[in-house]
Amino acid sequence: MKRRNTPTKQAVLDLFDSCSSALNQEQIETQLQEKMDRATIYRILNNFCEDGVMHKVIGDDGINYFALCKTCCEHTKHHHDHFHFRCTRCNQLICLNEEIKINLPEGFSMKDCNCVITGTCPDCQK
Amino acid sequence: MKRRNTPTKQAVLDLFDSCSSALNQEQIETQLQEKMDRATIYRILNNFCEDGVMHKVIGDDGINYFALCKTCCEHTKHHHDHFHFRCTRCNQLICLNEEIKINLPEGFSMKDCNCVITGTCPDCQK
DNA sequence: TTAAGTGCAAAATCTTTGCAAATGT
DNA sequence: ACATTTGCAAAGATTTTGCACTTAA
Repeated sequence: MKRRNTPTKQAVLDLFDSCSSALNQEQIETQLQEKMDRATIYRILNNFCEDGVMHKVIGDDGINYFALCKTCCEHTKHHHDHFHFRCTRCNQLICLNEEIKINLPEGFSMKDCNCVITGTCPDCQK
Repeated sequence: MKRRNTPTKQAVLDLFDSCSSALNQEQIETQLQEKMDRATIYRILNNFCEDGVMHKVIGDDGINYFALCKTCCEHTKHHHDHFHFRCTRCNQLICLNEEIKINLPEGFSMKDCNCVITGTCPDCQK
């Protein structure tokens, strides 16, 4: 399926570009200038994930957060095996640079990971 | 609020005792001998979490898994900062012994964590 | 022109809540 | 007795789907 460029998608991308943290559907919907349908946002986000533009993290709050693959991925190789941090006060979810290192027991093979640390972020610490 | 001992709760505990992996609502409901209401199961599980008998892990599939705090916690101190592994074939979620070690950047403070590795488990590897 | 994208409403999932009836202590 | 537990139904919350209409290429 060939993707097309639309103002809607661009608006979503621009929002993520201007924002350092991952965002969930609600955050996107409220931060966008123009009102946009829920279903459309989900479809755009899911397409971006399929295309490798974004990756999805499920928070400890059970909500899906999406983040651009810019800071953590190279052009050639995606690696999403980093920790995420969710501040329970401001509800921001941030991609940490720290890679996940784990020695799996015999017989287990790792394909993916979803690791979220919760606590308070520097801004909310004060 | 004082807890009471009921056959229902005991059945849930027995199920977890006979099972090495974490379980979600659906798995519990189908594995229990006697049919039991969804809401009741959720209430029991949530109470157990409050009481420190179990801990809850949200899987990368967005579903809540519950695990007894026996293998990973001491009587005096709970520590749930270990990795979990979800097999994408058999859908089992297993508590790994490996503790999570992370160097958080300046200003962040950690309260909790929810880390799930996905892949295939030894049984499904064959 | 025509396949891809959008908006709206409805459905699908998983979880929680309200309330009356049943039960443990 | 009486506060806790249970079962049922209904409500909530988040995400997906169906379908007709619009739009990019």
